[in-house]
Amino acid sequence: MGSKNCMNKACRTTTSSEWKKGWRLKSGGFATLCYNCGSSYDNSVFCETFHFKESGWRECRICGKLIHCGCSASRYLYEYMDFGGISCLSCAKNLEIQHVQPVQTIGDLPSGPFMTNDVKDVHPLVTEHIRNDEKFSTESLLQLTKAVGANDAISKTEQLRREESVLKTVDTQKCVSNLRQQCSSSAFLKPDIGRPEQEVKNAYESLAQQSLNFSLATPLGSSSSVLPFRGEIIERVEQSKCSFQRGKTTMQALSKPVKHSTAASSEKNKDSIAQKRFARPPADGRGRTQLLPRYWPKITDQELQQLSVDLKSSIVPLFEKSLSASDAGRIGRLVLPKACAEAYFPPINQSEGIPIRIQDIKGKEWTFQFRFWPNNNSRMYVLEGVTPCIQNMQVQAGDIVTFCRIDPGGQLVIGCRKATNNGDLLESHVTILPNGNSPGETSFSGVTETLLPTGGRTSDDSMQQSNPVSEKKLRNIKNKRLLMHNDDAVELRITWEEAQELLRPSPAAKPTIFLVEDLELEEFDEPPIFGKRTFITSRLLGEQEQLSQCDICSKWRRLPVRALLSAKWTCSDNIWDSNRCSCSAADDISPQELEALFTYNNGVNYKREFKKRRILDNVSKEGEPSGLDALATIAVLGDIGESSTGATTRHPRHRPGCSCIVCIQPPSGKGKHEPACKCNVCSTLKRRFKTIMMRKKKRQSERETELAQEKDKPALAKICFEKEEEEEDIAGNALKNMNHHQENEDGNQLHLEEAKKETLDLNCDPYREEDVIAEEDGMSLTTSMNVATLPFDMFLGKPNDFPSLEESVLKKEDNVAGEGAMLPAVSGQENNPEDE
DNA sequence: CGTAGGCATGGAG
DNA sequence: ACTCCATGCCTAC
Repeated sequence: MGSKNCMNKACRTTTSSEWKKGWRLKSGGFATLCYNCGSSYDNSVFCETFHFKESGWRECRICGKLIHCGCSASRYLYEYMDFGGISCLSCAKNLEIQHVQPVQTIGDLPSGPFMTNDVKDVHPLVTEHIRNDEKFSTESLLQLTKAVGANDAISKTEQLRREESVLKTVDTQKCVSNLRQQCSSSAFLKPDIGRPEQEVKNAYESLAQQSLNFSLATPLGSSSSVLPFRGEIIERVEQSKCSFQRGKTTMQALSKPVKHSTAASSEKNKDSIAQKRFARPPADGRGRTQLLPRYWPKITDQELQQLSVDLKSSIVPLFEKSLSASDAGRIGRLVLPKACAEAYFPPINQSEGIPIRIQDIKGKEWTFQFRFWPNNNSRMYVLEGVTPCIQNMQVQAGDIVTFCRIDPGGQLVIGCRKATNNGDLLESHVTILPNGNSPGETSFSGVTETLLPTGGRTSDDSMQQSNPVSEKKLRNIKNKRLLMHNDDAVELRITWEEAQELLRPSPAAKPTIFLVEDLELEEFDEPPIFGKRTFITSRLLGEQEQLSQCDICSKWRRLPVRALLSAKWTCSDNIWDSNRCSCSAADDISPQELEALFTYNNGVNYKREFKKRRILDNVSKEGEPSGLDALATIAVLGDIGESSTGATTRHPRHRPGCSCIVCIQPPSGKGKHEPACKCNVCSTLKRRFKTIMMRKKKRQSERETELAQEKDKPALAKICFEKEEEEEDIAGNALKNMNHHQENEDGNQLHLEEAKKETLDLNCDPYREEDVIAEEDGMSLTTSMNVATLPFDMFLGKPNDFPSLEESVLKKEDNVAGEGAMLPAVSGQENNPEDE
């Protein structure tokens, strides 16, 4: 229904959007205009419901309101009347239209000469005139109308001649141009036989004066002029070429007078109309025949004027495009509508395309690669390398970029405007509110000027609900980041493992334990509840304890491992430690320890974890249910499972809990560590360097002694010397790395990997046995019930007497070193006989 | 392994 | 049934 091929073989448009509502022919039929090529057809060849909502109903051209006279024989037989309503041609009942919202509908048809049923192709003259934008002379129109066999050709011509005559009387070249332009846009004036010439003259004088006024006041204003013709109205919403090509005003729209509209309101509307965002049919003939209306630039006259001033040139809007997620994404490829690319960009034959220079509205020139990809026997045109420009303009998915051209010269210009809740999401209908304020005024600029409501760019739910086009657009913008910014559209994505972390058995539930492939599983009769997310640390002797964070003060408390915490847990719930049951009590765990905890447990992702936890904390502080909210928050922040339960991908040996030099790196961030930095990595490297140097000095002195004593063993000494040199290099490299281990995860890894290659396997824990033991002891994070287990005995003794994490680290390093590592630790080594 | 380039696919009109 | 185009996927680097 409704979707037909244009009968013009050169056009053959199939998209229904090109076919606009019909209008009544004098013969009683209805016509349709192809907005692609301008061909007009008798509508009877199409399904009537395409033109009217349903049988017998008529859609007001001004406000879109559906009206029905109630006459059973009134199918399609309405006529627009001077009084502003319509008249049923069957029952003669007049229906006054109370315009709800005057809508200037892009698709409404101009009246004019029509094809008849048996005219299958548009007359070449029509196409010729339209495409070449020739100005119609009376003669050519006469020729045209005769050629196409339209009714009343002669009278039309006479009418036009008369009107041209009037225009000459008014003596405004502009109006002549406008009228001709109007004609060239396939908007043929309807005959108005019997209309007093003076009336016509007055009308056009009025119109011309209006145009002049607009030229002075708002030179780019497009007027919604009123010509009180009897019979069908002339309605034209296409904006003429000269309007945006030369910045002159035109008779943009000739709309049916609304009876209740007053001169005052008309005046009031003048300025606002200049700012209305109308879809402009492409200025260029090539584009006119090809572009879908959704690509028609909707730059306002005001914006256009500003642009022309800014660039000191005449600007021709070409087309616009709403940025998709991929357009605005990192790839930097902006897909150009095929028709636009072929209409306004240089023709390219090679897929690689050509570099193309496009100015932004500030005059800054950008170079993109204009190219295409073969696609289904067609082409897909893209602009590559748009990211800097997109970023510079501060636009993102959903916003609109507009391509214009500077005439003369043909320099392309790219502009942008922010998407609004409505205007830009409406395809072709621009609502003009009675007060003259177009909703969702936007700006056309290189850098956005539109102030968007905080927290959501497209958060007008009612708008979205009521506007299927908006919904569609939003659906198309599958930019998760964009959605993330929208408070109403947070996509909840959480893995089962992540959810598991927050699930707790019901306190009263008693598990049934059974074995599946030697795995002990607990089965509960009752469904789980959301519980507090905690961390369980293990000690050397297998003792475990639980770390929980207060929802109020965010301090960490050490709790018995078996403690079952509700989703919202605070210090006051700490029934296990009377000294730490208040928020005023100091944190049980230092930030460094916490950092190390995440570092060890999560590989390197502690910062992310911190962020998550901060947000969780903040949310909790706001009194929201921490369990469910945690789910949502985690979903927003990303997966926890990866950071807490998954094996690291740094190295095959880097299992969760791996404490090698790589895995203990702080993850993201920039910059080097200060020389005085006391972080784990720095202290470890310093310690190792110190140890190596001490050993070297020691051995060197020993060697000197030996050399002095055994001068007859030069070969052996040489070997020893080389070995020491090698060790010195190792130490040197280690020191060099020490102050250069950037916190950037990748860079750091790379750096250390390089160091590893050059010197030693920093990832290698020489004591595989320990690895094995650690694994057996549950060093890796257990995936059930959110148990994050520290890989070693970091907490010994009573809570208040815990050694620092650093000490624990050193202890482990010392132990490792003491048992034969290449780089023994210095700290505490005095007590380590192995190091001596 | 991450990223970019090129093409394929499938939804929408 | 066909085209367009947003985006996914594969491959090379």
